[in-house]
Amino acid sequence: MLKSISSSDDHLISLIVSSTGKLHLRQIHAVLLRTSLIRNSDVFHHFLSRLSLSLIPRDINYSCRVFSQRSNPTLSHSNTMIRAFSLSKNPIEGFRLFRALRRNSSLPPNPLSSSFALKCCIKSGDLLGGLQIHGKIYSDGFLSDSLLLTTLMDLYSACENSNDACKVFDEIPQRDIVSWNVLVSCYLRNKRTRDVLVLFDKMKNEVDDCVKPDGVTCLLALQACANLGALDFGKQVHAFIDENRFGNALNLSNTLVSMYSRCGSMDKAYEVFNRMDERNVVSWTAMISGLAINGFGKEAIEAFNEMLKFGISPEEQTFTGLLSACSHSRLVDEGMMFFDRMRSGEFKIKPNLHHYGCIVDLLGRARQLDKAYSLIKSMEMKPDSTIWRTLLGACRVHGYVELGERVISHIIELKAEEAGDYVLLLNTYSSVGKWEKVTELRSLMKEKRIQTKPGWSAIELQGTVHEFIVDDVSHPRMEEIYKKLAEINQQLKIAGYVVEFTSELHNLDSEEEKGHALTYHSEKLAIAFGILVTPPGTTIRVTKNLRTCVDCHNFAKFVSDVYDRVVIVRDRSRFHHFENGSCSCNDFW
DNA sequence: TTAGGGTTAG
Repeated sequence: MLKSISSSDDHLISLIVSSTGKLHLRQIHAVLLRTSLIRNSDVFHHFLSRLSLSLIPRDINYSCRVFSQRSNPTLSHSNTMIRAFSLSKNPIEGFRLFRALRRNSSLPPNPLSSSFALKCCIKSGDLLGGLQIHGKIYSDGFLSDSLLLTTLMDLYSACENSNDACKVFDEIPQRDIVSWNVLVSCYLRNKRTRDVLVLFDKMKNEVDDCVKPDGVTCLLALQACANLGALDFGKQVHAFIDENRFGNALNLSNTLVSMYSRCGSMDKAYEVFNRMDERNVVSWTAMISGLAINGFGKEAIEAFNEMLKFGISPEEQTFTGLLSACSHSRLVDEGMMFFDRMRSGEFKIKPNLHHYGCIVDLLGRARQLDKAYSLIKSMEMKPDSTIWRTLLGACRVHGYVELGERVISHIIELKAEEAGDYVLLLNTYSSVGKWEKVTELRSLMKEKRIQTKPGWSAIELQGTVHEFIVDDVSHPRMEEIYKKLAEINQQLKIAGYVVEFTSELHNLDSEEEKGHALTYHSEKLAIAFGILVTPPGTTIRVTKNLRTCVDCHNFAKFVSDVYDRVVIVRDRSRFHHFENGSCSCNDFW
């Protein structure tokens, strides 16, 4: 085929554009050199462009060699090279090339160069470089270029500066659906989850077709719903997807599976999963991870085995889901077996921090804390604070004081300590009655001015999310809620519920104060509100930012029995399904 | 000489 290359450039270019794989590109390169067609600017441009788009990142060297052999690169050649760097593992080089281009007055960069250079800054997290480009956009008079401004928005979004991203959005002269989607993705990335939902609604009700949500908008909105646990809103997005026939896209179906399972609705997740015409490794991983966080460990393992039967190879993330399923359901032997299989010749996957985290959690729950500690010590990469924190949690549960002290020193060493870590250590001390240590640590916390992160709980009713914090008085129906809570407390006491003072949470100064705060933890307010406003028998779904404390866990158990309700609480790491006075989880031994 | 470029699943 290559021999048939004639002097017809069109034919040649279409051949280049459709070429795939390194071998194929090398063959083409050889022919281009032999025939001197490489000198043709257009041919060269397309060849370089193909190289940078189709080769894996580390082969940037090939593109570099080809580029450096060109004696008089045009602007479009340089732009292609900047793009190649932006896709590579060395994006800083792309920014350098852009600056070199600026210094060379014969080839002033155009908006496209700035756009690719911004991509480089986004990839390397270089806000300073991005700011320089922003300044030049003003001086170069590129402010009317909507596409360039959209990339600029993405820079601020990636650098956690959503306010400036919004300012740029306001300046875009012609906003299309992509600019709107970048705004949505900015909110999502910067944890402005509620803004995503508000914006989605706004876009849905817009008459202008350029603003109507497309598949990407829906994808982002579904992720926001998953983060918030906003099941009703997620269902609305699902309905919108069906109405607009985006439904068959694999990425949307996969996100729906993930959204439903992360909102605690496995029935709906299965429904979507079973209806899919085509499933890839992402679909199976979403299902396995969903089963894992909902505490269905055995089912997750079954799904994994079924996936293998379909001939689909697991990836890193699949094992993260599978191992976390084992740890949440305390399937210690199975978890260790899968960890070994993952590393063996069968799958040849090198464990990452997430995998180690799952195994540390698994061993921690099985009271094998020394083994967990040695595993962390044996890791080839540096342990992060989350790994240590997992072990610290296990120390708290099993009352391992000395190990707990050692672990927190590692966290402090990483300069990553959070208030919650001190609270865990505090609770470790108090669980074994080391009161003098408790006092000592409390004064240290005061000295260091450590403030605990306020806990919040959210409950969604007909698409509106109601949020509560500890001792919240801001809700318009607060009086009724507190009255209801008092009534619930009374009912539960009759059934045998006792407030637990000694364990969990918050660096409060006196037992008295502690008991008070326990009575009004945010999840209790949310549950009371749920009972107040929903008809009997309705499932109550609460999402919480921290881990549920033992007392609230008990409270929910009693509520599910006394009020005959299914209560589903999603805390920081998993779901608790309360029914008939018991919980599906193994978290509180 | 022109076109090229921005968002996106586990």
